[in-house]
Amino acid sequence: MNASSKPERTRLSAEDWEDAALSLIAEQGVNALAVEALARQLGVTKGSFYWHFRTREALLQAALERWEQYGEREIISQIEAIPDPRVRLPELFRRVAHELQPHRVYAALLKALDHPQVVPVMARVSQRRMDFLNTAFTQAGLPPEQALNRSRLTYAAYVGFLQLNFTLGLPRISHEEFDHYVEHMIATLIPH
Amino acid sequence: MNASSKPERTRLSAEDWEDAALSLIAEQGVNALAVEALARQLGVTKGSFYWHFRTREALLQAALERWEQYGEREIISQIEAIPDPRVRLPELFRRVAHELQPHRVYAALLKALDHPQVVPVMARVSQRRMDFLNTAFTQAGLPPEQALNRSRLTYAAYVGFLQLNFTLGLPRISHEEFDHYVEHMIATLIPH
DNA sequence: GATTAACCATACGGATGAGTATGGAATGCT
DNA sequence: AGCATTCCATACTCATCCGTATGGTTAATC
Repeated sequence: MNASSKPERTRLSAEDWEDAALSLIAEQGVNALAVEALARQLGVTKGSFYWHFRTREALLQAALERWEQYGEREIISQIEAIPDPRVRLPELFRRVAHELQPHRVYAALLKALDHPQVVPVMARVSQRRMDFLNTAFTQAGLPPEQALNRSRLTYAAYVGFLQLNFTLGLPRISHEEFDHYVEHMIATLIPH
Repeated sequence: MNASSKPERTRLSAEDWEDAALSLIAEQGVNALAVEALARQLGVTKGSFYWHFRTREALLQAALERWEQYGEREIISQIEAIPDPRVRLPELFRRVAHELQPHRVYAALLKALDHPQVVPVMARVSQRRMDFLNTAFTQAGLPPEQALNRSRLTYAAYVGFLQLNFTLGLPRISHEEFDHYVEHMIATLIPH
């Protein structure tokens, strides 16, 4: 087990630093993003970092933009193909529920909403996802205002569950219970 | 406009420091809780602080416990008196929705869930509130498992909305729209 | 009104982490 | 091979913030 997950002794690029930053953010939050700590984790020193980036702020910015772009071509683009919204929505719920790994960064950024650099990124990402929900609910037959409120409610439930169960570890729930919870969400939030 | 909200030049007590700490947490988060900054805001120096508290950690602990105890005798104890759960639940929703001021600390602590001192407090508070919801949903006629899941869903929606609208400022919503959203929540989440 | 205890100011030490300066090692190009 | 460019190490400076030491000031008490 080496210091990093990539034990190759090759030289580093800016993208390597961005990826390392994102994984560190996912594990320990934005506050823990220190250049010396990152350097140790990558097996180098600060001298390397300040060649690739002008400042710590620049790294965070680059990492956030990288994450935002990567998030674009994720679940949504695959799910968008399903024509029937009453099939698409439950499928979305179940997929999201069982792929909690990519949501670790989102959960970490949720705890860094006091940081000025994080806010606009999270605002864009969240808005896009809520727009996606909104069109789905509208296509499912909900009138415009109800669809808007339902998408807000749904996304709030997602965000809240992330915070409660993911970060706080509450409620202590089993896999089976979790599946039942997801089905309960589907039954409650999706019109039938 | 003085440095603090209390321009009296009287001497300080430990409780004054705890209150100041809580208001600073509400405004700038737990990370911003620095003793020198607090001292400046109170118009004194560190010398005062370290007479009342052994360490910064101790202040945070005391402030958190103070907040937790204060939260006990809040909305819940007043709402608990309403016997009919189908009246109690909507009333709870509306009350909580229009008293967002006391929730600022909760929203700030939600962003500090990586802090070891914050986690147990938030776990206790959140668990108590979910228990309250659970008994209400049970009394409203939901079978045990559904009531449990519904209370989880409801509380997650609350937490998520706090993060999205309160901290992130998304969606940009008017008072009227907000009222409609609350009514939509009531109609969707409370059995009828 | 003098003494004691409660409260606060000033001045330090030490740790941490961002950013700079500069020289050295590795790699690509010719 | 020789050279320039890219990448990294070492050794600093500087600012911030926690905590300590110590002496001074205010308020209570007899």
